[in-house]
Amino acid sequence: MSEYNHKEFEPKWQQYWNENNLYKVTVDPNKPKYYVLDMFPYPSGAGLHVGHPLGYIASDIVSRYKRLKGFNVLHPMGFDSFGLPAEQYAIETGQHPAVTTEANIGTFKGQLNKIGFSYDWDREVRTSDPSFYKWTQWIFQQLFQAWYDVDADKARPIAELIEIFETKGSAGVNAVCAAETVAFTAEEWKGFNKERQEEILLDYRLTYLDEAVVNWCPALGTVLANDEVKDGLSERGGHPVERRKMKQWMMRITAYADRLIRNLEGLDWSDAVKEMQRNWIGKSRGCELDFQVKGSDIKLTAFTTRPDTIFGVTYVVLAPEHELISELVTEEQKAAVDEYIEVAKNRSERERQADVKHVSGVFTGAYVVNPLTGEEVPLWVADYVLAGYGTGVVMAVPSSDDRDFRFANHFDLPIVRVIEGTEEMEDPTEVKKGKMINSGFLDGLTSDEAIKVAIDKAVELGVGEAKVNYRIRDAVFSRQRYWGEPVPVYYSEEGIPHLVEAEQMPLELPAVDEYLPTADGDPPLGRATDWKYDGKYAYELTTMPGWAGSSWYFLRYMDPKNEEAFVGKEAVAYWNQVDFYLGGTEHATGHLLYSRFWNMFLYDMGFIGHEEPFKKLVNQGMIQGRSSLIYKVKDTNQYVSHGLKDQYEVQTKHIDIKLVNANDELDIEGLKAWRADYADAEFILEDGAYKCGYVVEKMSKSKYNVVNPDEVVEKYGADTLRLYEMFLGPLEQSKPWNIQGIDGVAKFLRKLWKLFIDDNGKVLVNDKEPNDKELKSLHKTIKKAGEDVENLSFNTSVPAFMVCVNELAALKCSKRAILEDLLVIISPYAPHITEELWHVALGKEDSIVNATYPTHEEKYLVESSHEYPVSINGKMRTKISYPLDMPKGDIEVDVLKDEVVQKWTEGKTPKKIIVVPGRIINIVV
RNA sequence: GCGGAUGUGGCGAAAUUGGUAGACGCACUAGAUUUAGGUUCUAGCGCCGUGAGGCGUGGGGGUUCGAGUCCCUCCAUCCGCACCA
Repeated sequence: MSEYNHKEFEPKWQQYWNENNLYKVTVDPNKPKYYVLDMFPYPSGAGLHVGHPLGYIASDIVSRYKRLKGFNVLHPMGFDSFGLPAEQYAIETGQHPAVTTEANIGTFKGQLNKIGFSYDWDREVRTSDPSFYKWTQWIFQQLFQAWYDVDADKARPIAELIEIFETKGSAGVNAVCAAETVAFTAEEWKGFNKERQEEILLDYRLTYLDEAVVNWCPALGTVLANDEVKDGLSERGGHPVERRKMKQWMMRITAYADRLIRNLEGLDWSDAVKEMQRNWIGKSRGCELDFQVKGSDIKLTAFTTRPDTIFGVTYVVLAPEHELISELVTEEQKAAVDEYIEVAKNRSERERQADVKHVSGVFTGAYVVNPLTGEEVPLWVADYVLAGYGTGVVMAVPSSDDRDFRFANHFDLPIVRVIEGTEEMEDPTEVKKGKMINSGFLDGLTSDEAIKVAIDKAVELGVGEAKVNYRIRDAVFSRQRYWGEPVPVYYSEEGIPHLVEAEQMPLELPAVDEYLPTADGDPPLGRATDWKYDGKYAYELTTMPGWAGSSWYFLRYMDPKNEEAFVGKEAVAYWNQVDFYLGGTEHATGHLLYSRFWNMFLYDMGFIGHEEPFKKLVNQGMIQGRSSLIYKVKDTNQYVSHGLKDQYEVQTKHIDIKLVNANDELDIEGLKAWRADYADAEFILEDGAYKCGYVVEKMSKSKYNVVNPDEVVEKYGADTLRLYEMFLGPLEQSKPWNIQGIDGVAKFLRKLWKLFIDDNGKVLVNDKEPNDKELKSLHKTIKKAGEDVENLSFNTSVPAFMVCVNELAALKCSKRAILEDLLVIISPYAPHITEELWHVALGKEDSIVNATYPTHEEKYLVESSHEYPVSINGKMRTKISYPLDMPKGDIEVDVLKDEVVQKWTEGKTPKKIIVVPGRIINIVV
């Protein structure tokens, strides 16, 4: 062959790498390890689009580079293969989701392999495979068998809790547990029957059953986690979500809330993601205060971050869901309150969120006593107070809180100003902190001092205590779905949950006739007849959420075939943390939080040796699609060209981007053939053609803007695709897919090829000694390429390669000593062409994958003389060349003799001459 | 409202510690070669100006001999969270 032709060798080398197991890795204590991980994909039916490989290419470059640098690199791939779309498809067609999933994975792997990734496919994991989910179920059981010891700040086995109960009773522990736990002595504990003991333990376990208010999505027939709900709609499908109380398995992530925040500090993640996690966990410090209801023995506990403003409290508000309302409300107000609660209940979450500005509420008729001032204030109910945050009770301070201020104005409640300087202000909430006034024993203190004093006072009076509050709530772990991991639990006759015994694991998904709920509303697993533990006990019928498997898959890659443990001790000790994790930012508060939680738990229990799973995290940007649009004239069958559309009333329609050429001109015949609705369409042209409009948006099937990487590989080759996706711009930035620049990259590969082999197929490589120019060109590129991988600036390495190849071509350099190193540094980006040239032109036997990355040598980069730019009063005017060792003083004298310098200084003696060695001379006149 | 990020030619974008802004690629223009066409090669390509020169990194101000880079301030766009007490 004479010309660069990717089709002739790309499949050949892919097969060669595969057959020779070149990417297989094993634990090797003699080598430093490096773990490069991509967020594994959900294998959707649509296959890959060009956006998927962006991150995969970047991580592949990193792993190939690290390998060449002598690291033992773990770079696996797998599939997050439980999920809703396969199940929806199963409901429609009756086909088992496993079949669909298997087919989709086949498509994905086929596409991935065409791009030349260096995955060790022997380590592939699939979350829906029983050999994998056996261990997901095992981790669930470990969580069930554990509780959180606040004093030790870690999880401990439940057996140790029982031991404490038996010796010291409930007073012996400081644990994270359900709010409504009861106190008991050791004797009392021993006196409880088995059911009672189990009931109590359930309040302490890290996974537990609870009657919880959940996000119920009727259209999907399942509950959703908070991060799966956006604006009151389900993230997948966009169906309405409502609040409902249901018995659910829960994960006590709140036990880890503080550690999840604290540990962020030490992680090499972007500030944006860290901040998102902090906000999601939502830690706030403050205190709880008890407000005694007048004429009743009920106490209402309010949470506040601003106890300093206690003298500004002019009313107290309850959330409409608060369970004590009916006991508090007076006869006269009962009707009004009931009506208000009824309306609030019927408003969907979505309506409530959409309508934040609207003020509403109702007086209960009751009064409560301010615990620090003794003052009586009215008690209201309003839906701006959330039942799920804090205690569902708010002490309102209209003079320092915006919502309280609005509310007080609306209902004509008093406003007491407690911060100096706000007395005359129309809106006193504009000043949040300052010196306290009108505040009794707090007068004269600053807000921060007053917070401490007020809390101390509350503690002293026994009416409150300091308290840290979190926004995050325990995660709902049950899904009323088929295609997920069965929860490995059965129920005894008394209804007590028990773990399925180890010998019975994995608890595999049973066959069902249909993937829909049963007639009595049980989840699909309820359709499995004869599916009973030990032939008689009912299994748990819900399955685990999508995030279960993905919360630990990165550990399984280390030891994917282990049948004795979820991961072997030796493997996890060696591979340890993921060194480099790459994926989309959409998982910032879901997957990345749950994974950290499980990893931390497994660390607490001594199963693994590292607390945090992902040392460095990078979020690649999205590759957006460029959709093509046509314009239908309203109520006609005519379509008007983009430039003329403003003269008509038009509807915009998406059409397949394949029907449009590079100049946005429409293939009219193609469109007519594409869809029946367009068969008789008429077109209003401009300049003899129909011009389409375009819009940049997310790539999706429904917008007909998906670009399949297979097409690009077919036309340009995998190497060109890889280089081009990197060349497109910074990794972390989103950018539209645009094929226009790809020719430049393809041209670069042809030029590279021509350094080795001429048009007649003759190998040009020779053994001549390289000269300084050639060595300089090579070594600056080695330096740049190495730094770029470390900084993940792949987009600037590609130009550096181009420049180097251009320079070598200009020098007609085909010297082995230069080209060998050049191939190695390009090989992580373009593995196929470099492998081909490595063998064919350089005559190597072994794969380039096993080569050693060259180190650059400074001696080739330093100059013997330096060209100093000369600036006069800060403006560049000329350049002067000097030997490197010329003394500074001599340069200063010499530079003044220069003709150009004399012109600009007009012969005057300069005030100052600044010489920055190796850089610049600046003359100040 | 709170938090995070970004703003540089016609376009994608480069620019160690402040030191010749626009590397590299696309598009465009002119020329050469070859051709049926693509390809390849050479030169030009921020704006104004014939020129010398002047002006230019979202706007305004500051520090400095010198600012895309540092400081203050305003504006625009994108993303995340949002009645969180």
